[in-house]
Amino acid sequence: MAKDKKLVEAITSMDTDFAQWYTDVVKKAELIDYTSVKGCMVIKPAGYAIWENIQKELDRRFKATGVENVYLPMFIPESLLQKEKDHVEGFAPEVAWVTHGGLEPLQERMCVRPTSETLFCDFYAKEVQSYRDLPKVYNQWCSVVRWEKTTRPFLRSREFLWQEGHTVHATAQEAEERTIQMLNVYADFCEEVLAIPVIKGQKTDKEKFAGAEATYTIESLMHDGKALQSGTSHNFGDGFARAFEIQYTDRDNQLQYVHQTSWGMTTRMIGAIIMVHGDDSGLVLPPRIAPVQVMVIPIAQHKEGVLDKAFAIRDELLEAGFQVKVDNSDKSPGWKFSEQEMKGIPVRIEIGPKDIEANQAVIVRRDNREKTIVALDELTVKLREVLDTMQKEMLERARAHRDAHTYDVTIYQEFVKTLEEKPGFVRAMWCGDQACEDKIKEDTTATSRCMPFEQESLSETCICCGKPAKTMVYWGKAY
RNA sequence: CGGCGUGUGGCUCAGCUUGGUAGAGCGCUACGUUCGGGACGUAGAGGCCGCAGGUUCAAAUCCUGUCACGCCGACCA
Repeated sequence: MAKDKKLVEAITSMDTDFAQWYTDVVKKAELIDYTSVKGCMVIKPAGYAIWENIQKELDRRFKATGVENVYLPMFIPESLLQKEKDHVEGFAPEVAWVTHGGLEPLQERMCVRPTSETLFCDFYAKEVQSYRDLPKVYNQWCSVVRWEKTTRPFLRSREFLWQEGHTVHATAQEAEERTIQMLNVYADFCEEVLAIPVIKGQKTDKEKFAGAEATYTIESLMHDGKALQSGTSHNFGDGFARAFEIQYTDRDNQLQYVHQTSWGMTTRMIGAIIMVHGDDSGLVLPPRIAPVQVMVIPIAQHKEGVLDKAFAIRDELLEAGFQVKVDNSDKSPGWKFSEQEMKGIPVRIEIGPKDIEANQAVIVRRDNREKTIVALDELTVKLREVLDTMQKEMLERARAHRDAHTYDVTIYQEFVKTLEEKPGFVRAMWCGDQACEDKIKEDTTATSRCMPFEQESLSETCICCGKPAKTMVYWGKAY
C-alpha cells in the first residue's frame, strides 16, 4: 500500500497534469537529460537506442524503394537560402546564423541548416544534365537547427535529429508518385512498428511547407487529444528547379526543368510513442521498436541457481532473436519491476526459486500487466506470442482511443464547443477559403490538420461561412 | 518575444520573511543482514548556496545587475 503510493508520487498522473506527466516520463525512463543549452537535450542511451531502431526500420524501407543515402554540409550561405522566396520567408525567422570563422568575420554569413532543400538544389543543379541522370532519390540522416521560442524534449527542440529525403524527377507525375509513395512508407512504419494509427491526407495551402506545391501529411492523435504531425512529404513541382535552374536535356534535346520532392521524419516520433502509449507508471514501448524487449528479473538472486537460471533464459532468448537483458543489480525485486515499467520494457520475465522448482517462469506484459505462467521449455514460443499480441493490441487500443475522440460536426457553434470541450479530432466540411481557416484558428486555436484522402461528405456547406463545401477536413489542436 | 516560476552536496528540496557554526531525505562508498511490487542496520565521503557588484563587524539570507533553465501563451517538425 505504502509502496503503491510511492510509485504514483514518482510520476505525475496524466489526468492531473499531462505536460508534467510527459516530462516526468521522459526523465524517469532516462530518455534525455536537459543541458546548459536551452532547447537542446542530451539524448541518453535509452532514448538514442529508440532512435537507432527508428532509423534501422525506416532506412530499410527507404532502400527497398531505391533510396540512396548522402551527406550534405550543415552550413548554408545566405545567398543560397535566399533563392526561393517562399522558402526563405518560411524559415528566416527561425534560423541560427554563423557570422565568424575563428576571429575573422565571414564575408557572407551562413545559417545552420533548418532543412536542406537549398543545398540539395545547389547540388542537383550540377549533378543533373541529361534525362539519363534522372531520377535521383537521395536521403540524409542528420540534425537540423530551428531557433524555437518554446521547446520541449523531442516535440520541439532547437536541434533535432531527422532524415530528409530529396528527389529529382523528369516528370510531374513521377514526382507526385514518389511523394505519395514516401507518405505511405511513413504511414506503414507508424502503424506496423510504432503501433500509432495515422490519418493520411493533404495539408491546406495555409499549412503547407514553405515553397511546396503540395504537402502531404500523416496526423496522429496523442492521449490527451492533441494532434501531432508525424511525417510529411512534399511535392515541389518545378518551383525550386526554376529558382535554382535545375535543368536537364530530354530525349528530344529540349531543356526541361526537373520536378522535386522532399520528405522527413524526426525524433519527434519518440514523443509520439510516449504520448500515445504511455501510462501513469511510465513509458510503454511497442515490442517492435523497443531496444530491450525483455527484462529477466531474478527473485532472491542470492539463492543457489537463480542467477544461473536467469542467464540461461537470457541466452536462450537471445539465441531465438529477442532483445533481452537480466537485471542482476543489487536492488529489491519490487524496485526492478518499477524500473522495467518506467522504462517501458514490453515484457519482464520473473524467475525465482519457486519457479525453478516448478520448471516455469512468469511472463508479465507491460501494457496491461497480464501475468502468464509458462513452462520453461515453452518460453520462446509463448514469449513470441505475447510480444506479437501486445504489438497488435497496442495499435488497436490507440486506434480505438483516436476513434473515440474523433467527432463529426456540421454546425459552427457545435464545432467551436466541441473543440473547446472535447480534446480530439473534429471532422467538418470546408469551402477551401483561407479566411475560414483563419477565423477558426482565431475562435478556437485549432488548425486544419489535413484534408484526408478518404473523403466523406458530412454536409453541403462550409462549417464556417456556409458557402458550398469542397472538402472534409480534420481539425484539431496540435503540438 | 510576452507572462509566471526556479537556481543551495549527484537528485528532490528546507533554510531567506526577522543577516550570526550550511541542513534533511534520497542517491553514492564499505561491511553485514535481506529479496515474489521501490528492504534494513552500522560506518563514511561529498557544498567558493548560479554569477558579479553593493550594504554590513558579519550575507545562502537584504539591495542592484546579470546569466541560465523550466512552465504557459503567440510562431513552428
